[in-house]
Amino acid sequence: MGRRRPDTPTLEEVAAHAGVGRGTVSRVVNNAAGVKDSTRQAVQRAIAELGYVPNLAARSLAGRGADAVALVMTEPDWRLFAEPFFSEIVRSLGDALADTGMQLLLTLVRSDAERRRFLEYARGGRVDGVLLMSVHAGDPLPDMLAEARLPTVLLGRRSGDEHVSYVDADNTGGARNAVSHLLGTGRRTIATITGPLDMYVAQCRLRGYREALAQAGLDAERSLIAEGDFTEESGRRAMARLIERHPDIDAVLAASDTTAAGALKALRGAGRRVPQDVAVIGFDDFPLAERTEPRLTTVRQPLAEIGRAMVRLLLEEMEEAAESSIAWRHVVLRTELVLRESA
Amino acid sequence: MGRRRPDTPTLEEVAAHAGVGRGTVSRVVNNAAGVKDSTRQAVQRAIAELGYVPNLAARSLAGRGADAVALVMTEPDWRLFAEPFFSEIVRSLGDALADTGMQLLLTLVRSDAERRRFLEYARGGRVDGVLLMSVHAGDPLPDMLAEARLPTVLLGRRSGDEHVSYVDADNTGGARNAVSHLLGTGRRTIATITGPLDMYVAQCRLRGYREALAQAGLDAERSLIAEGDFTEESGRRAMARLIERHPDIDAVLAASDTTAAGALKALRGAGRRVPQDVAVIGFDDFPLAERTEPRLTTVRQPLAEIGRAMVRLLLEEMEEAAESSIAWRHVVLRTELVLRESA
DNA sequence: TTGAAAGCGCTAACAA
DNA sequence: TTGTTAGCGCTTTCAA
Repeated sequence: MGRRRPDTPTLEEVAAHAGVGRGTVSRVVNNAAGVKDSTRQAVQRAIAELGYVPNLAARSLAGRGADAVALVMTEPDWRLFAEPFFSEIVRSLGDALADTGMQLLLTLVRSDAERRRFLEYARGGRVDGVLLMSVHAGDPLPDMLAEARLPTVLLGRRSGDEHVSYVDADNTGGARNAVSHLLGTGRRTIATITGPLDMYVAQCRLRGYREALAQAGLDAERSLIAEGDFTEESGRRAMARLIERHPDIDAVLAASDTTAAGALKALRGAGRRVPQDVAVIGFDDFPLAERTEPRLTTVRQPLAEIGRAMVRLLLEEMEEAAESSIAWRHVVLRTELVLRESA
Repeated sequence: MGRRRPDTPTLEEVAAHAGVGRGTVSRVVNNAAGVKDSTRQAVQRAIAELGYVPNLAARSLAGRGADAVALVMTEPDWRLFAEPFFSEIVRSLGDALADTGMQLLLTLVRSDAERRRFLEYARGGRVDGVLLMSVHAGDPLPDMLAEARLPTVLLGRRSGDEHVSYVDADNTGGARNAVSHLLGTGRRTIATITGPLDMYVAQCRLRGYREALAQAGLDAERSLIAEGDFTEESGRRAMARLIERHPDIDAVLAASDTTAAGALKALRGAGRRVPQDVAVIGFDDFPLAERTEPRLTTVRQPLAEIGRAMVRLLLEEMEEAAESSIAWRHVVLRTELVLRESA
């Protein structure tokens, strides 16, 4: 037998108080049409007087869905949580969800235990859909969610033939454009600091780098490529290594703004002038990146669009889920090279 | 009439499949005692074969609570979300909640609309308790939650006589110790860059600064105090102002590590040597703060303890809520001055 | 040790 | 336009 929360009036009590039936109160609460104005007002008065709040569990159980979506961060490397990219994406998704009336719930999945817990939570019907970010190549969570027939949209892909719905930026194209630009300004010894190479996004950016060089008839020397992990510290270390191996470096493509900031530090520490001496281009373009001096030339990802696209895809899937047909959708958004005056 | 999610077997179907009653399956699912071993195994087999997952809405409705707690960020200034302090607190709370079996749900409350939405969500019974961080002085949310008799714990206080449960660090003491230390090493012209003064935490740190000076018979000159907002950029600007007004500054207490990092930049930009020339002390002490050079001397907050304490308080309140008596609890944790060799 | 049955509070179909 | 009613899937007595 269920135990009631104390002090919480039910629909039934409101109905009694207003002298109407439960159905009518339900209609008023849900703003359904077909209620006489006077009745509606009487019900609303009763609701106010009793301090009625609908029980969401009962509502879900009766078939109305959870009215919430989860945004899952599966990021074992915890430092990345503090990156501006994360907060900007969260903001963007929050904005995109604002007028759907759904709650956005961020959850962290750092271990298998947490993965199981979240899966139970999601499959238990507490959310209507799941947004996933920072997905690494081998992560099984998207498939588990898909198997449970939960509407799911990834930010980025796990690989070139991702099947689960995703929204991604054109990382390859962005990197290619950036390096082409560098070549166009006469730079020749161009290095790159990659992201973690178990992430497709990092592989794409590296591929773009390679393609631009190939297009110019140049080879991407192994020793000009240093792997980082998107953090500033990794950028600094990678840059230090690169300078040592190639004192003649005159340009660098970094896998993120943060990495680029680290690279700048290492360059300055080594007495190199930036950007006259060495041009540095980062990926992403945040207002927050003001901390880098000089301001970076960057490949900008359309973050607001990414958020909107993810939410759009998710809503479409949710609608389909009601009829239990599913179709994956894939969106790749253009990036844009943003040149700073000093570079 | 409620509409079922497709493909989701119910308790009843599991019971039929295993040839037992619903009650027995429920007992097995919830690991309750009093089930014969052979029966338990038969049920578990049925569960596995059918891929049964309990419907959490039904479970909540039947009185078992939501098994989730919300962590709410009410931070209008979005940039702060990217601060290490946030991510570290989230990590700490995640760890503290790990073995309670509850889901941690982060939610953002940036506007009144979002405040209302969240309140409906929480009062609707989707969470068993609420943790609040970054609460500004006038924020009504804690009172609204308290009124709804939802177990609630704040990180920090809104004012000196906060009544809602909270866990806070000894900010006044920490700042006092820091400034006393500076005085002890012979510094005399000591400035401070505060946090946003509509937050009690910032007021406390300023008070500690004042107290230490007073103790030494010195006056806290108005012109030695510059207000910031915990961001790096504000630290840089504040420091620039301070140097202009007081070229003889030889020490600074900053309201956060991030602010201190900004101050360092301004100082270096002005050609001052740090820390020999000017000693800078920040609040908070993150591994992430490696980006500051030289490493800062800091007042360390016991983040892991804060998370544990918040969860402990919340669990206590949740237990009480079941018997509908309430008592607020207040915990203030010690801070620690961490000296770096170079300072 | 187990099964049966009474709710938990709501939505939506159906009658009136 | 409104009231009545049959579930939604689970937990938890109460009997057996």
